[in-house]
Parts: sequence; C-alpha cells; structure tokens
Amino acid sequence: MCLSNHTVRLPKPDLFSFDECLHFLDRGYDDCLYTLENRSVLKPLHFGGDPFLIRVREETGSLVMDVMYGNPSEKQLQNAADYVSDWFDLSRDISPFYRLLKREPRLAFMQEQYRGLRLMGIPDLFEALCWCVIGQQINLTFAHRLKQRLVETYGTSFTHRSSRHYLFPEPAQIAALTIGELRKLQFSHRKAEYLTGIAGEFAEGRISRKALKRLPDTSGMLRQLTAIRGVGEWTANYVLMKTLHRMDCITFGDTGLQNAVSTILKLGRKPARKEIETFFKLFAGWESYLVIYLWRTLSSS
DNA sequence: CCCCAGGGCCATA
DNA sequence: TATGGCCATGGG
Repeated sequence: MCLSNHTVRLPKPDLFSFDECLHFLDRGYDDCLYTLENRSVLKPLHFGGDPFLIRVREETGSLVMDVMYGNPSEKQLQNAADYVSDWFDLSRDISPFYRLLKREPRLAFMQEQYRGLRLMGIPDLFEALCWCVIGQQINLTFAHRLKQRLVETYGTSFTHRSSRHYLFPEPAQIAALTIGELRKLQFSHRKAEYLTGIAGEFAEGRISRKALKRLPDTSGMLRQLTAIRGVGEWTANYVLMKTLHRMDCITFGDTGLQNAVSTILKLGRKPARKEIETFFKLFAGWESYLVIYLWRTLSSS
C-alpha cells in the first residue's frame, strides 16, 4: 500500500471487478450511508476524531481512495484504508470458490456473469445488526426508508459540495431513545425494542466486534449473537458474513436465498432447510460467497 | 382486498 | 422440538 498525503492506493486482487461491486451498491435502493457518483463511491467515515469524506475509484491495477473533505490524521487515513479493504473484501483470494463453481454445472455461469463480484461488507458491527433488525420481514424499499429516517434523524452529518453526508448513529444515541420516538419513524414496537436493546448492549460494552472476533469458530459466534434479543439465526449469519467475513455462513430462512435456490433447482416451491444444506455441501468453507452469488441472481443484468 | 416481504419472539402442546 | 400467531407497512 502506498500512502501519500490524502490519497491511498490499494492493489486490486485477482478476480476483482469494481463494476460488479458498484452494481451491488447501486442495486435499486437509495442507501443513505454512501453516494455513487461517476463510477466512484463517496463515503463519510470517522474514527474517533472529526468525520471526513473519502471517494473510492478505480484505476488500472488498484483502487484509489481520496480524501474529499476533512483532515484525517495519518492513523485515521490508515483506518480508512483498512475500512475500504474490508468493505470490498480486497484481501481474499477467491480462486478456490471459482474452482468450486466450475464443478457445479448449474452454477458455472456465475463465474462468467458475476466475475469479480466480492462480498461487500458492513465493517461496523452495530450498523450491521441494526440494518438486519430493520430489514427483518419487510420489503427492502421500506427497510431502506426506515434506515434513512433513523440515520437522518439521529446520525451526525456534514455538507460537502451542497450534499449532506450522514454517519450511522452511535450506540449511545440509539440506546437513549424511547420506543415512542422510534414509533414516530414508523418502526414497529418490536423493532424499536430490539434496536434500543442492541444499542444498550453496545453502549455498556457487552458486545463488540473485537470480543466477537476472539471466539474460535463460527458456531461460538452464532451462539453469542443469537443470545441477543432480536437476533435470530438469519441475522447472526448475515452479520458474521458481512462484518466478520466468516466464510461458512448460510442465511437459513432467508426469502431471497430460498427463491434463488428454488429457481436454480427448478423446484417450483420453497426449498426445505435440508435441501439447502445439501445444495451447499460442495461449497464447504465458501458458503458465504455462494449466498452472495445466489443473491446476485435476484437482481438482473 | 389479497399475499408476501433478505425474521424473530412467544405461547402452546 | 415443532408449530402458529403476531408484528406494521408497502409493493405487486
């Protein structure tokens, strides 16, 4: 990695497509936590100090991260570079996954059509858990609207070139909210309880990404996460793949996953859990990537 | 008006 | 351990 003043170059790994990653970021929903602009992404970040804005774009052989606003320290710039690497899963060699795809005739098309798609992460654990709770059992359009209301009402923000950029609220801010305040934003009573509860766990230090990461295996992490009220099997698996980059996660119960598997197996019905397990057998150690690629089949082109 | 949406909790048996 | 009701709202 080459650090200059306010620009960082991150080498692109093999089997990396910035266009496929942008396709994911732009898959039809307005997301309030980043902005797409001419084949680049604007993303506000903060690591303790004042927030700043980065832009991620592509050059031959590398991703380029420029600071567009704010004045991050060298350390914060390094944090931002790590964030981007995490976000785009840059440090992973996915060639073993592609070899498995070639061995499954019904999926071989993926390594052509989606070539270079990465597991786009949600590096912040609190944000990831909140996003899961918000999205539980409602359509994604409405889920994005709820997230936007939460972020625009309680997140800090700054203006750059007449656009407002929002940071996800801190746990302490959400923990202090009443159920009624979230109900006003059209959260259900139950979701409001889950959100403030999860925020409280973070604020009081009972959950952290660091502590979770110390656990030896995925099943231990799943147990710890599902002990939190509002976090079931789906949410725990989603968070482990998107935030901790665990590679052996299957979001059982996921409607999108079930639809994708049903289509590929030509079932004409919802697959049973056992059928999903069987289908994933060949991909041991790469289940999370298969989930991502199956979700990819749900958005056209 | 109907069904379902990138679930999870809780009561019941 | 398994099943069903419930949540709240929007899109098709």
